[in-house]
Amino acid sequence: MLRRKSAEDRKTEIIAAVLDLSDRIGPDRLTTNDIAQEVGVTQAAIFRHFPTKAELWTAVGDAIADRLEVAWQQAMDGNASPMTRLRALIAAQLQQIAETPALPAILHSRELNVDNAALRDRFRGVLMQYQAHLVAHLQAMAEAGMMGAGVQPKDAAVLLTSLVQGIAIRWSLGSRSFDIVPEGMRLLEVQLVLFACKEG
Amino acid sequence: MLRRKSAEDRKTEIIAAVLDLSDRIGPDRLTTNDIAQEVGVTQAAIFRHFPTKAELWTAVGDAIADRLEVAWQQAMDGNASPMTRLRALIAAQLQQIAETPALPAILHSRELNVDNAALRDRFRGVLMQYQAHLVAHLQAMAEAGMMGAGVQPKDAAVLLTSLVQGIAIRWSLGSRSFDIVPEGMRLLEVQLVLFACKEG
DNA sequence: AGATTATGTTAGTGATTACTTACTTACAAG
DNA sequence: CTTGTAAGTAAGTAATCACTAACATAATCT
Repeated sequence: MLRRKSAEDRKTEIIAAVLDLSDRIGPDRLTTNDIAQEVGVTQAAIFRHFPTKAELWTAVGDAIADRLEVAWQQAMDGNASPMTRLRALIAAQLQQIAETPALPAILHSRELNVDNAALRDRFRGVLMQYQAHLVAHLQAMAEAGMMGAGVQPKDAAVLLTSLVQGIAIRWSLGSRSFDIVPEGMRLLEVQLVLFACKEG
Repeated sequence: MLRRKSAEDRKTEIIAAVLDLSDRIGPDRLTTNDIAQEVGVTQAAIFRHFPTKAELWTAVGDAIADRLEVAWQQAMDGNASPMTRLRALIAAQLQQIAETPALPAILHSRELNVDNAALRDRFRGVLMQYQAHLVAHLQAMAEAGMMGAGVQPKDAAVLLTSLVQGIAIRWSLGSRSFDIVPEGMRLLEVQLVLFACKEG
């Protein structure tokens, strides 16, 4: 006999399966049957917990967004200076991508970009929030005289988020043949040295 | 009566339709029926020109790769100094994304990256070629004393490709509410000024 | 002008999709 | 122990998918 789980546990299980399968099968090709097989229930059981596939995706998006926000908060809480906080924010983001490799693929999925406006807005808001965190810390660094005159905090933040996204894509396309966190942190140090430059 | 076209013209038309629809519908959910309607023929006519959908995608991938290579070559032919060539290479890439907005999505689609191994390798080679162009020009700039000591040409090239990809994602998620080419070139100048910094 | 060929259509195929309906049973509360 | 409910299943649904076979005609060649 199949052991039954609470709706909350099963929902968490389904969302985890979607994240896992999005990486292996692709977010846009993922079917409810694939999900059911991965979880170990019948396909109809999926719809007991999520009325439509779109709402399942929204729940997945929420889960990702929540996870990211928690990671950022922890990164900022555990560090004192603006610069170490900035480093921790980048490290946290890289770590999240390493733990959820489907993230870049979901970011480019049709589900997010075409079908599900709510999901897209949620992701855009979350990414803008991250950018705002970066800008705030870069601003603090500038006020402490740790930044050169060659770059505005806002532009620096864009360069840093691009750095993370670019590395994530390279990592993904290259079959994850390198360790994303240390490689990302190495390039971050390169960029931070450039930011500190005071030459006109 | 429907006017018939040569197989070559029709193939070009079909490939153009795939590129257009990949942006609106998404590469992984695009159906042969969608393509046929866009072109203005019946669905069966698609299979007169391409035996399978996979081979259609191979043709689309070839067309994209050719287009990119031509754009890069033109960018490098029409400019004298390493720095203006570098600028032209970045501008060309941004221009290609602006003209074919589905490019990032196709580049990360399951169709090209999972189903079609040969094509995936071709794309990876093409992107590595781009990176090699960037490294070569940055190397030339370094030898001309135009680069600071704080960054290696290889790392600088990664930062620049990340810049392009990061802007592309921001442009895509933000519903293309800004002009990608000038915004990208503006940030490129910021990064180039940082590269030139000679302070340790 | 007549024959050939290549580009097209009509009308299907079985497989798969998201989702539904009607029924069943594990489990916790009283 | 009984019972109501929530978590499950079996067996469908219509729609859509890539693809095919048989037939039609526009374009081209001789």
